[in-house]
Amino acid sequence: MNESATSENSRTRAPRGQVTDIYRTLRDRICLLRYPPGMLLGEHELAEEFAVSRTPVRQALQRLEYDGLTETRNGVGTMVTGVDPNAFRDIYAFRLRLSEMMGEFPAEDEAPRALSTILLLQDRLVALRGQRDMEAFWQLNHELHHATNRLIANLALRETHERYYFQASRIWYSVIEAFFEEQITDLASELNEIEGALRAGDIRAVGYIQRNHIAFGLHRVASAHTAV
Amino acid sequence: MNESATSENSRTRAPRGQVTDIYRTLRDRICLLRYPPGMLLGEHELAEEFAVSRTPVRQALQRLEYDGLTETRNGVGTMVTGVDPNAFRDIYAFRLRLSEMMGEFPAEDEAPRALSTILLLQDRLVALRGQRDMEAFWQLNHELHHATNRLIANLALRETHERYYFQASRIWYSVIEAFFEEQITDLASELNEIEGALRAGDIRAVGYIQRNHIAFGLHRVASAHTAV
DNA sequence: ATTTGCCAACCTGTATGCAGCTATGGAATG
DNA sequence: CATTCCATAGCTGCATACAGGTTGGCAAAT
Repeated sequence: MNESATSENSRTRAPRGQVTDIYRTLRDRICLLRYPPGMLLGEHELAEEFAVSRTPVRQALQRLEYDGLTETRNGVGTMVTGVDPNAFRDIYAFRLRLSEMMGEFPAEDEAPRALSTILLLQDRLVALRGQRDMEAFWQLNHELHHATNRLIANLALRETHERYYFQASRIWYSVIEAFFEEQITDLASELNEIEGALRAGDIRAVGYIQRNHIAFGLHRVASAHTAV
Repeated sequence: MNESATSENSRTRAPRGQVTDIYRTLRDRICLLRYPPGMLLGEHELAEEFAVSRTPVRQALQRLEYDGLTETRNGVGTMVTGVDPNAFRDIYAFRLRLSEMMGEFPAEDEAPRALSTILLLQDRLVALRGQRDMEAFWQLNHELHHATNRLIANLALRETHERYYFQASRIWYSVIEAFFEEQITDLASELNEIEGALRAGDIRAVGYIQRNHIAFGLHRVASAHTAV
């Protein structure tokens, strides 16, 4: 399982290679909670792992800090940021709006491609049932995000959509374990609904479907927090 | 005129000092078109100017590239990105939506502060009439942006609002010269309208006012492009 | 005169040494 | 035994040397 070989870039401008690979790898680890909030990352340690010097690692860490995923303090190290409940609420509220906005900038010609991806994901989700494989589930979500992201014709919205997907995902995954079956079922519904919308060529509907399922997830997280 | 001494940071997390100063300075120069699109920036040259080594300069340039304001190519240098008409249209369309969204997350307690800022800006705008001082005009817009930005209670929206303000501004300023008086008049109206909205405590109105004036600017730019 | 190939100057990407800062543990003192 | 101080190890921030890549110009051959 080569984790750095994630799918191709959805953004217009492709950043540099090596640093970007490290960046994506670390970002994914953070979002997967393999690097939990509060964990301290050492530049030397990472440099050793990736078989490079500290310089490219530092660049990747600086991007992560710019994304708000980490925080670097002089003399201490780079630590994964915690999940501030306020920021969490803000991000979710914002993502709801972004999804609603999606239909206003539909990339019609991407619909067939997205549809074929959805069909693939449906199969993979079926194969995933009962396995409780968090990372595979996450990877599936990740690809769903990419597929829907490509349906947005507006570059600015697309970038923002992506940016806050990653900010939200790691919060979201902290409560997956408690609701794994529900999440699977929910994702299956989402895929089915999106499939229908794509067959009808209704990209605006895709946005609303996504919005609703984000809201479902939000509700789930909220109830989990009040329960704890 | 110390240009690096721009107002305090509106974001929640304050990045490091030295690099951020360089970053802001360069960003402002790009947005002011003092560094026009296509201009090639050398790391060594900038390092000499800021009296630091290449390392912090590189960090700042990488942030700029991440913002989409520059593009660095190996063996060549860092060049200011051009204003792709498509990206321009996307950014503007997106900003309209963001401004409309502003009223949904009002920071009520910031209203008095914003009002006093607006009153200050009104005075300064009056003093600016007939001077045709682009940079002063830009600085004024910049502070207006900060004031309205603080009225947004949602951190994610606030960050995005800021991000695309800078992306849009440099495009916008390329056509100011042809419409300077109109822009002054327009800005005066905007300030007056915002003043009224703030006195009424209607932050949602502030968002719509901003949206409308963005649309005016967009129309102006569009007509300028068709004219040329 | 035109074209082609090469070389040298310059730029970014990377590695590494050094300085400054922080936290932790132990020793000394009350 | 508790507390305070300090030394030390380890980390990041910065500077710099070196490697790899690109471009433009000059020279040579056609």
